[in-house]
Amino acid sequence: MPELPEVETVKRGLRRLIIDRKIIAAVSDNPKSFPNAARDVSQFLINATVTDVRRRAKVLMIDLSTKYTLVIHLKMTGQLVFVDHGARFGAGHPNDSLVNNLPDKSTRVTFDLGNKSHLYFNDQRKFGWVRLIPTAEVPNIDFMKRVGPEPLEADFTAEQFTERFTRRSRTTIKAAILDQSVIAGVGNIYADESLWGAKIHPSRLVGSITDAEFKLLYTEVRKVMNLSIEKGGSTNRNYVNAEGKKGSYMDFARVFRREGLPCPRCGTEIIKIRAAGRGTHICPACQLIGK
DNA sequence: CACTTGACCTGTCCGC
DNA sequence: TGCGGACAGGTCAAGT
Repeated sequence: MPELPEVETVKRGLRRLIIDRKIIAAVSDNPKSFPNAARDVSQFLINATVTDVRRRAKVLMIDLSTKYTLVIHLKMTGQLVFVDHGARFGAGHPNDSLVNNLPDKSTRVTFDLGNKSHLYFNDQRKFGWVRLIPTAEVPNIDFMKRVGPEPLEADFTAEQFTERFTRRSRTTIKAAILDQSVIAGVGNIYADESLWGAKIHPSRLVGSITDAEFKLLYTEVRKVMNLSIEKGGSTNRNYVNAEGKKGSYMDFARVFRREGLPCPRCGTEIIKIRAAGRGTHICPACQLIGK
């Protein structure tokens, strides 16, 4: 599921919904989804208050008054949905079926926030996880030590963007842009969308990309992900925000999952290929391999 | 080190 | 309808 815009959308929702709330209880049916010592949970999670919600790359952090943090990765199908059962949505409301039926069989962790409200960590494929660790140790986990810069930060320049790719010069641009140690937060949807925007074929070697093309790609990555945040992210399959609502970026997508439809720029039929081991969508006329 | 491939899971869709 | 295989928004640990 979630790439940077989706995780950012969940973060913004949780900030509104759970800051200052107290965690009364936490239960999980799957140790891989919530691999924490029972002792840590009872000492540092139960009765803790949420002080902040942050994001780094595709990782969410829920900071607690105990100086511990819930670090969460949604991977492909994770959801974090807050439900106030004291104000259930009536039949016909857009959130009726999504939210009123939680928990369901994909619910891996349930946090009880009191007053009949719960935060559900749902994850159909069980790739995601929630870990409780001291806040001060969050920057020391392997993922945080390796992850590259945030592409949407105001002070992140095209020159810095271009420079980050030199470490992956012998691989393809699609593999490199998906590599979280190069740039944080870009996944399969926004890789395809931004490469189309910059007219770069995903299978081209990084070493063949010119500075002008990198500059264009930098602009497209930021443009596409900022637009997606504005639209509440992409719901390709499972993704919903903290209120259980879908994002609408897919209505604005130009190539992703649009094989057989005309390229919005030149009208050529969009095709689906395999690049970096991932399904990849391109305009074969705009994005030339031999360039 | 840089790079590629398979593994981790469940569910859905598509062709026979 | 049923069944097998491919595939799905992401990382990792292995292998070369």
